[in-house]
Amino acid sequence: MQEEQPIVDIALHLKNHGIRPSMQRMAIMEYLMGTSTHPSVDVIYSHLLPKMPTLSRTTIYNTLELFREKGAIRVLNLDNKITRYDGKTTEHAHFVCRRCGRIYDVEIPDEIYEQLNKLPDHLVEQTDVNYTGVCAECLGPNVIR
Amino acid sequence: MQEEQPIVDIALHLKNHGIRPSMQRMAIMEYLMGTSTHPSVDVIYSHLLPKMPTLSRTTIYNTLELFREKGAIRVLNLDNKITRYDGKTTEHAHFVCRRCGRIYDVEIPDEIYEQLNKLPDHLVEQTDVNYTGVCAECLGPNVIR
DNA sequence: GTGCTTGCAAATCGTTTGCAATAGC
DNA sequence: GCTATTGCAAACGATTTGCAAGCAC
Repeated sequence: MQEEQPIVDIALHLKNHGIRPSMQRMAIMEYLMGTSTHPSVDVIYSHLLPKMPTLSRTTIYNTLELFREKGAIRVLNLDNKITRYDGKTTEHAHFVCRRCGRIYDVEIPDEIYEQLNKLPDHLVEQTDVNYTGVCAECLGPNVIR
Repeated sequence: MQEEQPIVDIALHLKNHGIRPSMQRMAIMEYLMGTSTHPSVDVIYSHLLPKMPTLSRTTIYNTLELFREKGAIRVLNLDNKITRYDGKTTEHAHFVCRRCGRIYDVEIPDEIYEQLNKLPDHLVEQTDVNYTGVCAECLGPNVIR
């Protein structure tokens, strides 16, 4: 279920983004890369606290901001309440299920992104595609769609 | 510059969405429909206060939530700090200029939305496309792009 | 009068900030 | 030792909530 990433790879991954590794930074990045739940600061905190009892939320905020600056993570603006974080930096969209609240990755063909990014006169640096609706699981197996 | 909408049209517009008109509701909707700046609650408040000195932020929050429920406005999740509101409910994208901070409407061809909305097994209810970058005005007239 | 609407004041809560303690070279 | 990192505690600020006053049919 939870992919075990060798610690050394995480350290290398951070270095490749110009980030000096530390226990906290590696733990946070390891969690982000091993999950696809797009966790919030609080979820990250609760998940890591048992193994790092002295961890503070401030460190998580600091670290995530550093990761964002360095382009090592993506920050999700899906509602205006809770910021969520994504360890997957390759281009993909997000689907928010209003029934179960889960956030799913959605792969979109490259050519659609190419079309989207053809904005005359603008310098496009990031393109976010966010869906809202009801996911396959919540629609159930017997629903005719 | 600022389009003057006849009050009667605003009242009708609200009724068409199942919203009972009131002075406050009409003023808020009139402002939202007459601007393309995607204002926040505070901007709406500051704009309307001179004409409605007893207006409260709470009423604006209540009203915008009502509008959202009834599908009369769109709520923008562009950063996780400030919620912005859009009186234009037809399908269009948003461009956030990180230089000037302005948010521009971007028209996207229907066929791209059609392609985007073809998500197998999912019930797609809303599709948000948000760009971040630098806008034409901030790039300047002499920039070779 | 009854139910909807408004708005004041206080509470809430995710996030930020100031600053002191700690760790790593 | 010096700089970067961590983390506690307090501050901040957008939004929500409780509730009483006002309005409309």
